[in-house]
Amino acid sequence: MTTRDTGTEQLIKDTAKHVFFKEGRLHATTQDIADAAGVNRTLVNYYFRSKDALIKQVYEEGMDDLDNRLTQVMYSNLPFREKMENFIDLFMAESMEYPYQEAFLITEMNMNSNLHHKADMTEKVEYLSQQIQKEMDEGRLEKMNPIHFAMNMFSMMIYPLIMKPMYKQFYNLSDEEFTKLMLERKEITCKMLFGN
Amino acid sequence: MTTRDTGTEQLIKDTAKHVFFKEGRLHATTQDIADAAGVNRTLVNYYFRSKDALIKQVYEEGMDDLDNRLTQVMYSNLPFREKMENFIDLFMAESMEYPYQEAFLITEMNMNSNLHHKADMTEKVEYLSQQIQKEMDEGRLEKMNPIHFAMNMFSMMIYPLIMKPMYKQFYNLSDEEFTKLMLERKEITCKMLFGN
DNA sequence: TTAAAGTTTAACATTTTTGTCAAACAAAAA
DNA sequence: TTTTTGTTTGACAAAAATGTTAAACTTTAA
Repeated sequence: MTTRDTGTEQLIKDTAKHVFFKEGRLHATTQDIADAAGVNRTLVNYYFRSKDALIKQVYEEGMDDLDNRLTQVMYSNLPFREKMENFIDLFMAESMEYPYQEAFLITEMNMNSNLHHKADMTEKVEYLSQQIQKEMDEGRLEKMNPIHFAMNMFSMMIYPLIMKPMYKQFYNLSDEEFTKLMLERKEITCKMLFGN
Repeated sequence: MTTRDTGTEQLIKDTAKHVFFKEGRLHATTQDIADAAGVNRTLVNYYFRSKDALIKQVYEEGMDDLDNRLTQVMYSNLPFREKMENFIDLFMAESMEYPYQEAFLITEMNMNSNLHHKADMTEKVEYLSQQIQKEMDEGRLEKMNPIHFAMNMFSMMIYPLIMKPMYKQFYNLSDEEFTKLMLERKEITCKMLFGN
């Protein structure tokens, strides 16, 4: 069957990502998604067969996207610090668009540890660790297990975005004020990681 | 009706927290919770009337707990750094027990922004900001918007715990290795915050 | 020991969510 | 234009999740 491509399949998938990754409504129904997309719910089944299948696709593409972002930066030929600055720029831009992407992936792993196949990032992750280790060996970074450097970086970039509703409430912030703070964090994160 | 206190009500609530806060199964059903507690599902309705009511209680107690942890530390009479060291100890211990507590709260806020009453932490949060500001004014901390200091601290403590399934997969870690890393993070977090 | 009152259970009812199918519709090809 | 084929829709069916009730059970106190 040769498809006619009305864009509906993509629209549904994009809307699902919007609902899950951007709005953080992690237990949205297919009806919620169809409504948000402005299409008949049946189309979810027509294009994806089942809700699980849609979720699975969203999950895998979320994982692939994560993988790609890592790859894209890891293998560039820049000095480590610039490389990380680029990475933080790129990653924070995407995370501001889709703050709940990683949270969605984790929730899925926690709910359906069976359904999803494990991503093998060993090689990539090891390469990153080696680069971090080298910086430490050569005295440009505080010595510690390289995994902590990575954890620190991801934590400082993503967590405040996930916690947005709480920070807004506790600190009485408008959306604009919050966004401004997040933009400041690119530099702050970098400074923290490299000790200025 | 004078209650006989078989401990069942508490058991259900505790189990709900276990499932939501510890296992991160954010869309568990009442049946899931009843099974985990080893009780008949009907008891959820007997003691809590509805699933929503149970969720609401879990949410409010989660918020209260967060509030208490903040209070407990904010108003002690220690030098700022020691105060923060205590806080990190306390907070990380609880977060290792219940890594998804804040994620649950946020997801609830995103799903039912109406259902839950807003917590007013303004006073507490302002007091914390003032203390941070003072440290900056007196040159013991890098100058920045105090909210960033708080964000950095919470991020570095909590986010790696939430991402445990991913870190375990990417870095091929056992539970024991992961726990060891998390314990190391108490000191690392502190060092990062205070620039050693 | 028996009556009263709270607790637990199983069967049933309702609601919500998901899935299926045939008919209506729209676009491309014959 | 008509036919073909893929798309969309609404009605219906099935499954999953939640809620209700009456009866069984347990504990306490009369």
